[in-house]
Amino acid sequence: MVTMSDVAREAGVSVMTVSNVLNERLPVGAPTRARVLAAVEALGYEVNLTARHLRAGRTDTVALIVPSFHDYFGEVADQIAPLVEAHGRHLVLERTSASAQHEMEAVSVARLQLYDGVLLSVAGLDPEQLSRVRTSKPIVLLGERDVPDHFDHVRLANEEGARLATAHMIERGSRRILALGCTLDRTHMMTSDRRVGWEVAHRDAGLPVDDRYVVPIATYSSETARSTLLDVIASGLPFDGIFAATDVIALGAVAALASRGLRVPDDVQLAGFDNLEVSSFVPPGITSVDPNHRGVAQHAVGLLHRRMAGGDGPAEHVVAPVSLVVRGSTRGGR
Amino acid sequence: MVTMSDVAREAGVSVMTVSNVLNERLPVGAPTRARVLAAVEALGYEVNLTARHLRAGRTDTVALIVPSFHDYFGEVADQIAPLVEAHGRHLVLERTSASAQHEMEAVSVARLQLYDGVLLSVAGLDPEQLSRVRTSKPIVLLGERDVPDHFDHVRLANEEGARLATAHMIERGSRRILALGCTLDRTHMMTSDRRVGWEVAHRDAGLPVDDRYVVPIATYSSETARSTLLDVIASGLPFDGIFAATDVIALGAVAALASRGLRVPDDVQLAGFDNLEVSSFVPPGITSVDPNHRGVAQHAVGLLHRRMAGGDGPAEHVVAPVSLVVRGSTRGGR
DNA sequence: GAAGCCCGTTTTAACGATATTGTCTGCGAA
DNA sequence: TTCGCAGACAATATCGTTAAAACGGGCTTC
Repeated sequence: MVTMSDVAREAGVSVMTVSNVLNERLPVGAPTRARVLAAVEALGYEVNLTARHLRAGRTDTVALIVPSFHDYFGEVADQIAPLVEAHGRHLVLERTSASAQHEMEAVSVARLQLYDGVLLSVAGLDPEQLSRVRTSKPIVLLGERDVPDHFDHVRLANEEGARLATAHMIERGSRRILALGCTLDRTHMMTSDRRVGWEVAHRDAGLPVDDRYVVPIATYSSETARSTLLDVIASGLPFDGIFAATDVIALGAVAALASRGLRVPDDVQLAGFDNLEVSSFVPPGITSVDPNHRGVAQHAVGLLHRRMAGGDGPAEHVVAPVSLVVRGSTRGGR
Repeated sequence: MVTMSDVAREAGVSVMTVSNVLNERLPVGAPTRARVLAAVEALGYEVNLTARHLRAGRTDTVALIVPSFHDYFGEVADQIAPLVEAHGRHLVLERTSASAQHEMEAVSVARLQLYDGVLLSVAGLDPEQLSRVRTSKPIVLLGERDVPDHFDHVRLANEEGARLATAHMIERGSRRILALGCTLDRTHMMTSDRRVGWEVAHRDAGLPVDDRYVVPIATYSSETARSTLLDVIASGLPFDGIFAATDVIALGAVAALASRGLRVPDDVQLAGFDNLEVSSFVPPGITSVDPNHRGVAQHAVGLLHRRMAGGDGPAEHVVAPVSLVVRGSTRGGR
């Protein structure tokens, strides 16, 4: 490996002069500078980022830590990357498999040292565990779980989104709307917040709230959603609308409905959450709550950037606004 | 920051003893060992990975460098992660936006130092550029572009997959099959290899090959595919089957067909490539070539692991076999 | 009883960069 | 002539760790 001192020897100068030429810290005389650059070129020298990091304490790298790489998180990551790069830093992704243990390791003191800042998409850790994190580097949390107050946090307007979607279907005639993939518990998590929105929409419309219509699912996959919905259909519970907690779930619902000959939106209206790219292409187009990836990304990176620049104000808790994208799966959509 | 020498002082031993306790290199006496561990606990010491890396020349980290984080690459990444972790290493993802420049930077000497090995999904670099890469660390290439012989490389059986899909539709009655998203040129890239498979299937069946049925698209998005197919329909070119170069394209095709009232598979059979998860849920289920993510991941990680372990045999060029998953979008599927 | 050896531990020397301080030269002002 | 000062470069210490060699005391071995 070619080191700075190789270059220095080749150019007949000291290592610091090489460093000064390359980093433009202290001024270097033109002839010396030229010799150094020539030597760099001749030897093909490139800086050792690890050594720089050890000495300078800066990596120019930000980590985005997500439960998995696909679907929602992949899309968010693609939004975040250019924003981080706009600040002259690199973005790397790490994966936790949504396990609390992996998330804890990812924000351990040891791993945090590798980055100037971290965006952590919380899936497994509860507030109590999070409060035990020794936060030696700027961390901004993403996601729909509750987090301790002292963390910067960006989350979606889950309740409002679910309310919008449900109210829309009520307005378009649905009276028995399943909350597929939602949960009844009161922990502030994505699935319960969205259920609350579903509930609020019912109350607002003066409709009764029937807990039998809240249908949790075991895992958040399309396949589980499909089979769960088939069970509901088989049970004979009458319904004419489905609010799916995520578009992945909505997709499973689409498959289940189609296989039972139920027409969307004529027999059953359907709305999802996440506005995945596929949702606009699956006939008849799935009405979905747009989570505003760009906005989330901008808020998150903005907060992180402020911290990395040394900002030390109180932690901010951003609730990113969402909007409803109406498509053919609800009546009146195209 | 708590360092090893802080721990050493606390425990009344030298730093090397601390290191030996923590890394279990040289044996340490039980009482000393206990004192060290107590000190580690008391001070909350965690190793500085950067310093370790600088000294030991090992990061225990593998990078997967992809054009973008979503869809195909996100799914592959999720397959690769556990395999890398099984070898006791971490996986991180980086993104290149499919730009040749970013790909080149990602495998620069400087950046390669940060990892023990790299999996590079080639999208922007041509063989000539790749041959200029100074390969200071093990690199395994992924993807459908041609690459220089001296690189380990894992690619899909693109031609065979396209042939399978097309032959299947021919067998089930289609006679005029669009090759949507394929290209006519002869560079060995994904889009041309898949077109060749489409062509071979026609020849095998004794059907004429009509270049008008090869329909390239400007960008590989569902939206572009949708509008391109609408143009084809408007042009009046008669067709009764579509081989879509990717499932993302197939998805756009589904939307276009639906919006024109064309029924799948009755009026038009449709087959895609990639077997994305969504493809099994979009009614009536999209027949697709399964790219065998698991197999690709296993081959790639296997090759990389061998190199990282010091293996120095000749470069291997693996063509991972693919298979056809028949669904409702072709006749006879369910 | 000298030589060798084992064990547990310390000492020394890197790894490759950067921050800080120091040295030398040349030039202008007093 | 002397002093001061700035500019250009060099020397040295340092970041936190690990590899390798040195050490020293007790024990075996002949």
